[in-house]
Amino acid sequence: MPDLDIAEVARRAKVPASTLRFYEEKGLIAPTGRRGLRRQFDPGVLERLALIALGRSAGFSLDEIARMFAPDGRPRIDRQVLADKADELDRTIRELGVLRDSLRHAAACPAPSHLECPTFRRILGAAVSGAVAVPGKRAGRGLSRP
Amino acid sequence: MPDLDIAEVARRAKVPASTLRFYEEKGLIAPTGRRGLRRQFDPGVLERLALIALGRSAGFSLDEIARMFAPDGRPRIDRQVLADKADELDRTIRELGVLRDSLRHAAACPAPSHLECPTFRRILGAAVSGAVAVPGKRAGRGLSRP
DNA sequence: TCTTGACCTCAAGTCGGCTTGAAGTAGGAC
DNA sequence: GTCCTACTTCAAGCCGACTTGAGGTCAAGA
Repeated sequence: MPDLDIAEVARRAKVPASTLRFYEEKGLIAPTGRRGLRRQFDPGVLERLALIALGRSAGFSLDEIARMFAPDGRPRIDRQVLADKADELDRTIRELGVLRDSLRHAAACPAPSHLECPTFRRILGAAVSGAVAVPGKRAGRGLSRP
Repeated sequence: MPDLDIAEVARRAKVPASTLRFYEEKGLIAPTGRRGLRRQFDPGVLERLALIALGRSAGFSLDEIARMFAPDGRPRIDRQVLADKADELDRTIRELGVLRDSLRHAAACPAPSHLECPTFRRILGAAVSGAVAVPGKRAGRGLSRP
Protein backbone atom coordinates (compact mmCIF):
# COMPACT_ATOMS: atom_id res chain seq x y z
CA MET A 1 0.00 0.00 0.00
CA PRO A 2 1.37 3.39 -0.94
CA ASP A 3 1.78 6.25 1.47
CA LEU A 4 -1.31 8.12 2.49
CA ASP A 5 -1.87 11.82 2.22
CA ILE A 6 -2.66 13.55 5.51
CA ALA A 7 -6.21 14.15 4.29
CA GLU A 8 -6.64 10.44 3.69
CA VAL A 9 -5.30 9.59 7.12
CA ALA A 10 -7.62 12.15 8.65
CA ARG A 11 -10.56 10.68 6.81
CA ARG A 12 -9.77 7.09 7.66
CA ALA A 13 -8.87 7.68 11.29
CA LYS A 14 -11.74 10.14 11.72
CA VAL A 15 -9.37 12.68 13.18
CA PRO A 16 -8.95 16.27 11.97
CA ALA A 17 -5.71 17.05 10.16
CA SER A 18 -4.94 19.66 12.80
CA THR A 19 -4.85 16.87 15.35
CA LEU A 20 -2.45 14.88 13.21
CA ARG A 21 -0.13 17.87 13.00
CA PHE A 22 -0.47 18.30 16.73
CA TYR A 23 0.37 14.64 17.34
CA GLU A 24 3.38 14.97 15.10
CA GLU A 25 4.59 17.94 17.11
CA LYS A 26 4.21 15.86 20.25
CA GLY A 27 6.23 13.07 18.69
CA LEU A 28 3.36 10.60 18.60
CA ILE A 29 3.40 10.11 14.86
CA ALA A 30 5.76 11.00 12.04
CA PRO A 31 5.22 11.44 8.32
CA THR A 32 7.43 9.43 5.98
CA GLY A 33 7.95 12.56 3.92
CA ARG A 34 6.24 15.27 1.96
CA ARG A 35 4.72 15.63 -1.42
CA GLY A 36 5.13 19.29 -2.03
CA LEU A 37 4.19 20.63 1.34
CA ARG A 38 1.85 17.85 2.17
CA ARG A 39 2.67 15.22 4.72
CA GLN A 40 2.62 11.63 3.57
CA PHE A 41 2.14 8.81 6.02
CA ASP A 42 2.83 5.13 6.07
CA PRO A 43 -0.48 3.25 6.34
CA GLY A 44 0.80 1.88 9.64
CA VAL A 45 0.04 5.26 11.12
CA LEU A 46 -3.60 4.18 11.26
CA GLU A 47 -2.73 1.41 13.65
CA ARG A 48 -0.70 3.80 15.65
CA LEU A 49 -3.54 6.27 15.82
CA ALA A 50 -5.77 3.44 16.98
CA LEU A 51 -3.27 2.68 19.69
CA ILE A 52 -3.26 6.31 20.70
CA ALA A 53 -7.06 6.41 20.77
CA LEU A 54 -7.11 3.27 22.87
CA GLY A 55 -4.61 4.71 25.30
CA ARG A 56 -6.56 7.95 25.56
CA SER A 57 -9.78 6.15 26.30
CA ALA A 58 -8.04 4.13 28.98
CA GLY A 59 -7.08 7.39 30.62
CA PHE A 60 -3.46 7.75 29.55
CA SER A 61 -2.25 11.24 28.69
CA LEU A 62 -0.61 11.92 25.35
CA ASP A 63 2.73 12.24 27.08
CA GLU A 64 2.31 8.87 28.73
CA ILE A 65 1.39 7.35 25.40
CA ALA A 66 4.38 8.93 23.73
CA ARG A 67 6.59 7.15 26.25
CA MET A 68 5.03 3.83 25.24
CA PHE A 69 6.68 3.95 21.85
CA ALA A 70 10.27 2.89 21.54
CA PRO A 71 12.57 5.14 19.51
CA ASP A 72 12.20 2.71 16.62
CA GLY A 73 8.50 3.45 16.64
CA ARG A 74 7.35 0.08 17.87
CA PRO A 75 5.12 0.03 20.91
CA ARG A 76 6.91 -1.06 24.07
CA ILE A 77 4.02 -1.24 26.41
CA ASP A 78 4.87 -2.24 29.91
CA ARG A 79 2.52 -5.07 30.84
CA GLN A 80 2.58 -3.97 34.45
CA VAL A 81 1.38 -0.53 33.44
CA LEU A 82 -1.52 -2.11 31.58
CA ALA A 83 -2.41 -4.29 34.52
CA ASP A 84 -2.30 -1.29 36.83
CA LYS A 85 -4.53 0.67 34.52
CA ALA A 86 -6.94 -2.24 34.40
CA ASP A 87 -7.07 -2.30 38.19
CA GLU A 88 -7.68 1.42 38.21
CA LEU A 89 -10.50 1.02 35.73
CA ASP A 90 -11.91 -1.68 37.93
CA ARG A 91 -12.11 0.67 40.88
CA THR A 92 -13.60 3.37 38.72
CA ILE A 93 -16.20 0.97 37.42
CA ARG A 94 -17.23 -0.03 40.89
CA GLU A 95 -17.54 3.57 42.02
CA LEU A 96 -19.53 4.52 38.96
CA GLY A 97 -21.83 1.60 39.63
CA VAL A 98 -22.59 2.89 43.11
CA LEU A 99 -23.16 6.33 41.72
CA ARG A 100 -25.44 5.03 38.99
CA ASP A 101 -27.53 3.14 41.51
CA SER A 102 -27.73 6.22 43.66
CA LEU A 103 -28.87 8.35 40.78
CA ARG A 104 -31.47 5.81 39.82
CA HIS A 105 -32.76 5.74 43.35
CA ALA A 106 -32.92 9.50 43.51
CA ALA A 107 -34.77 9.53 40.21
CA ALA A 108 -37.32 7.04 41.46
CA CYS A 109 -37.55 8.20 45.05
CA PRO A 110 -41.03 9.39 46.03
CA ALA A 111 -39.82 11.90 48.64
CA PRO A 112 -41.01 15.38 47.71
CA SER A 113 -37.47 16.72 47.87
CA HIS A 114 -34.29 14.71 47.43
CA LEU A 115 -33.02 16.22 50.63
CA GLU A 116 -35.80 14.42 52.47
CA CYS A 117 -34.87 11.03 51.11
CA PRO A 118 -32.72 9.02 53.52
CA THR A 119 -30.95 7.22 50.72
CA PHE A 120 -30.11 10.43 48.98
CA ARG A 121 -28.81 11.87 52.23
CA ARG A 122 -26.66 8.82 52.72
CA ILE A 123 -25.15 9.32 49.29
CA LEU A 124 -24.52 12.92 50.12
CA GLY A 125 -22.76 11.79 53.24
CA ALA A 126 -20.51 9.61 51.15
CA ALA A 127 -19.82 12.53 48.84
CA VAL A 128 -18.89 14.69 51.81
CA SER A 129 -16.56 12.08 53.23
CA GLY A 130 -14.69 11.88 49.98
CA ALA A 131 -15.78 8.37 49.12
CA VAL A 132 -16.91 9.80 45.83
CA ALA A 133 -14.37 11.84 43.98
CA VAL A 134 -14.26 14.05 40.98
CA PRO A 135 -13.18 12.83 37.54
CA GLY A 136 -10.33 14.34 35.67
CA LYS A 137 -8.06 14.35 38.66
CA ARG A 138 -5.35 11.86 37.68
CA ALA A 139 -7.85 9.00 37.74
CA GLY A 140 -9.54 6.59 35.42
CA ARG A 141 -12.16 8.32 33.37
CA GLY A 142 -14.97 6.92 31.35
CA LEU A 143 -15.72 6.75 27.70
CA SER A 144 -18.36 8.20 25.52
CA ARG A 145 -20.16 8.14 22.28
CA PRO A 146 -20.74 11.80 21.40
CA MET B 1 -25.82 25.73 64.84
CA PRO B 2 -24.24 29.13 64.31
CA ASP B 3 -22.86 30.28 61.00
CA LEU B 4 -19.55 28.89 59.92
CA ASP B 5 -16.49 30.86 58.95
CA ILE B 6 -15.19 30.17 55.45
CA ALA B 7 -12.15 28.48 56.96
CA GLU B 8 -14.38 26.15 58.91
CA VAL B 9 -16.42 25.32 55.83
CA ALA B 10 -13.23 24.68 53.90
CA ARG B 11 -11.96 22.40 56.62
CA ARG B 12 -15.18 20.43 56.96
CA ALA B 13 -15.91 20.13 53.27
CA LYS B 14 -12.25 19.45 52.49
CA VAL B 15 -12.29 22.15 49.85
CA PRO B 16 -9.87 25.08 49.61
CA ALA B 17 -11.30 28.49 50.50
CA SER B 18 -10.37 29.66 47.01
CA THR B 19 -12.76 27.09 45.63
CA LEU B 20 -15.53 28.33 47.88
CA ARG B 21 -14.99 31.87 46.61
CA PHE B 22 -14.99 30.55 43.08
CA TYR B 23 -18.24 28.67 43.70
CA GLU B 24 -19.77 31.82 45.14
CA GLU B 25 -18.77 33.74 42.04
CA LYS B 26 -20.45 31.06 39.93
CA GLY B 27 -23.60 31.36 41.99
CA LEU B 28 -23.33 27.86 43.44
CA ILE B 29 -23.19 28.93 47.06
CA ALA B 30 -23.80 32.16 48.93
CA PRO B 31 -22.56 33.39 52.28
CA THR B 32 -25.17 34.55 54.80
CA GLY B 33 -23.05 37.59 55.47
CA ARG B 34 -19.66 38.74 56.64
CA ARG B 35 -17.87 39.15 59.87
CA GLY B 36 -15.49 41.94 59.05
CA LEU B 37 -14.36 40.86 55.62
CA ARG B 38 -14.82 37.19 56.25
CA ARG B 39 -17.61 35.23 54.71
CA GLN B 40 -19.96 33.40 57.05
CA PHE B 41 -21.96 30.45 55.85
CA ASP B 42 -25.05 28.67 56.99
CA PRO B 43 -24.13 25.09 57.97
CA GLY B 44 -26.45 23.96 55.19
CA VAL B 45 -23.76 24.96 52.77
CA LEU B 46 -22.03 21.70 53.65
CA GLU B 47 -24.95 19.73 52.29
CA ARG B 48 -24.96 21.90 49.24
CA LEU B 49 -21.27 21.35 48.69
CA ALA B 50 -21.89 17.63 49.01
CA LEU B 51 -24.56 17.93 46.36
CA ILE B 52 -22.12 19.81 44.16
CA ALA B 53 -19.45 17.17 44.69
CA LEU B 54 -21.94 14.45 43.87
CA GLY B 55 -23.01 16.23 40.72
CA ARG B 56 -19.42 16.72 39.65
CA SER B 57 -18.57 13.10 40.13
CA ALA B 58 -21.62 12.14 38.09
CA GLY B 59 -20.19 14.22 35.28
CA PHE B 60 -22.26 17.37 35.53
CA SER B 61 -20.50 20.66 34.89
CA LEU B 62 -20.64 23.43 37.45
CA ASP B 63 -23.00 25.36 35.20
CA GLU B 64 -25.33 22.41 34.93
CA ILE B 65 -25.28 22.02 38.69
CA ALA B 66 -25.99 25.70 39.17
CA ARG B 67 -29.13 25.26 37.10
CA MET B 68 -30.27 22.49 39.44
CA PHE B 69 -30.83 24.93 42.25
CA ALA B 70 -34.02 26.90 42.30
CA PRO B 71 -33.76 30.64 42.96
CA ASP B 72 -34.79 29.96 46.55
CA GLY B 73 -31.72 27.82 46.94
CA ARG B 74 -33.48 24.48 47.21
CA PRO B 75 -32.40 21.79 44.82
CA ARG B 76 -34.90 21.22 42.02
CA ILE B 77 -33.35 18.22 40.43
CA ASP B 78 -35.22 16.89 37.47
CA ARG B 79 -35.70 13.18 38.01
CA GLN B 80 -35.52 12.60 34.30
CA VAL B 81 -32.11 14.22 34.17
CA LEU B 82 -30.93 11.90 36.92
CA ALA B 83 -32.31 8.86 35.15
CA ASP B 84 -30.63 9.95 31.92
CA LYS B 85 -27.35 10.42 33.70
CA ALA B 86 -27.71 7.00 35.25
CA ASP B 87 -28.24 5.50 31.81
CA GLU B 88 -25.22 7.33 30.54
CA LEU B 89 -23.16 6.02 33.42
CA ASP B 90 -24.42 2.56 32.60
CA ARG B 91 -23.09 2.79 29.07
CA THR B 92 -19.83 4.19 30.32
CA ILE B 93 -19.50 1.37 32.80
CA ARG B 94 -20.04 -1.23 30.12
CA GLU B 95 -17.47 0.34 27.83
CA LEU B 96 -14.95 0.64 30.61
CA GLY B 97 -15.52 -3.02 31.42
CA VAL B 98 -14.63 -4.02 27.89
CA LEU B 99 -11.59 -1.80 27.99
CA ARG B 100 -10.48 -3.21 31.32
CA ASP B 101 -10.75 -6.75 30.02
CA SER B 102 -8.81 -5.77 26.94
CA LEU B 103 -6.06 -4.22 29.01
CA ARG B 104 -5.86 -7.28 31.19
CA HIS B 105 -5.59 -9.48 28.16
CA ALA B 106 -2.87 -7.34 26.68
CA ALA B 107 -1.05 -7.45 29.99
CA ALA B 108 -1.21 -11.21 30.14
CA CYS B 109 -0.81 -11.96 26.45
CA PRO B 110 2.28 -14.01 25.63
CA ALA B 111 2.76 -12.56 22.15
CA PRO B 112 6.20 -10.93 21.92
CA SER B 113 4.62 -7.71 20.73
CA HIS B 114 1.09 -6.57 21.36
CA LEU B 115 0.70 -5.90 17.68
CA GLU B 116 1.11 -9.64 17.07
CA CYS B 117 -1.71 -10.56 19.41
CA PRO B 118 -4.99 -11.15 17.59
CA THR B 119 -7.03 -10.03 20.53
CA PHE B 120 -5.09 -6.82 20.83
CA ARG B 121 -5.53 -6.18 17.16
CA ARG B 122 -9.24 -6.72 17.47
CA ILE B 123 -9.37 -4.12 20.24
CA LEU B 124 -7.42 -1.76 18.07
CA GLY B 125 -9.95 -2.30 15.34
CA ALA B 126 -12.69 -1.29 17.72
CA ALA B 127 -10.75 1.80 18.68
CA VAL B 128 -10.39 2.72 15.02
CA SER B 129 -14.06 2.25 14.34
CA GLY B 130 -14.93 4.62 17.14
CA ALA B 131 -16.51 2.00 19.35
CA VAL B 132 -14.20 3.23 22.04
CA ALA B 133 -14.24 6.93 22.67
CA VAL B 134 -12.26 9.43 24.60
CA PRO B 135 -13.26 10.68 28.03
CA GLY B 136 -13.80 14.32 28.76
CA LYS B 137 -15.88 14.92 25.69
CA ARG B 138 -19.29 15.80 27.16
CA ALA B 139 -19.71 12.25 28.44
CA GLY B 140 -19.86 10.34 31.65
CA ARG B 141 -16.53 10.34 33.37
CA GLY B 142 -15.28 8.20 36.16
CA LEU B 143 -14.33 8.82 39.73
CA SER B 144 -11.16 8.63 41.65
CA ARG B 145 -9.46 8.53 44.96
CA PRO B 146 -6.39 10.76 44.61
C1' DT C 1 -0.35 29.58 -17.91
C1' DC C 2 -3.34 30.56 -14.51
C1' DT C 3 -6.44 29.60 -10.91
C1' DT C 4 -8.14 27.05 -7.28
C1' DG C 5 -8.18 25.19 -2.98
C1' DA C 6 -6.25 22.10 0.11
C1' DC C 7 -2.51 21.99 2.44
C1' DC C 8 1.37 24.61 5.06
C1' DT C 9 3.47 27.46 9.50
C1' DC C 10 3.24 29.83 13.68
C1' DA C 11 1.07 32.18 17.22
C1' DA C 12 -2.73 32.68 19.79
C1' DG C 13 -7.19 31.30 21.52
C1' DT C 14 -10.57 28.01 23.87
C1' DC C 15 -12.61 25.43 27.67
C1' DG C 16 -13.43 24.04 32.62
C1' DG C 17 -12.13 24.36 37.03
C1' DC C 18 -9.58 26.14 39.75
C1' DT C 19 -4.93 28.20 41.80
C1' DT C 20 -1.68 31.85 42.53
C1' DG C 21 0.15 36.36 43.47
C1' DA C 22 0.21 41.08 44.82
C1' DA C 23 -1.61 44.37 47.62
C1' DG C 24 -5.05 45.58 51.15
C1' DT C 25 -7.84 45.08 55.72
C1' DA C 26 -9.72 43.90 60.04
C1' DG C 27 -10.54 40.68 64.35
C1' DG C 28 -8.42 39.22 68.25
C1' DA C 29 -4.29 38.29 71.16
C1' DC C 30 -0.90 40.86 73.61
C1' DG D 1 -2.68 50.77 70.74
C1' DT D 2 -0.28 47.62 67.83
C1' DC D 3 0.77 43.51 65.52
C1' DC D 4 -0.05 39.31 63.42
C1' DT D 5 -2.36 36.54 60.54
C1' DA D 6 -5.96 34.95 58.10
C1' DC D 7 -8.80 36.63 55.48
C1' DT D 8 -10.07 39.97 51.38
C1' DT D 9 -10.12 41.59 46.03
C1' DC D 10 -8.82 41.36 41.30
C1' DA D 11 -6.29 39.92 37.60
C1' DA D 12 -3.65 36.62 35.71
C1' DG D 13 -1.90 31.97 35.20
C1' DC D 14 -2.20 26.87 34.54
C1' DC D 15 -3.30 22.26 32.51
C1' DG D 16 -4.34 19.18 28.57
C1' DA D 17 -5.73 18.61 24.13
C1' DC D 18 -6.68 20.68 20.60
C1' DT D 19 -8.73 24.49 17.38
C1' DT D 20 -8.57 28.77 14.93
C1' DG D 21 -6.87 32.53 12.19
C1' DA D 22 -3.79 35.03 9.25
C1' DG D 23 -0.92 34.83 5.69
C1' DG D 24 1.85 31.67 2.53
C1' DT D 25 2.80 27.72 -0.94
C1' DC D 26 2.22 24.53 -4.39
C1' DA D 27 0.11 20.29 -7.31
C1' DA D 28 -3.27 19.64 -10.36
C1' DG D 29 -7.15 20.72 -13.40
C1' DA D 30 -9.09 23.99 -17.13
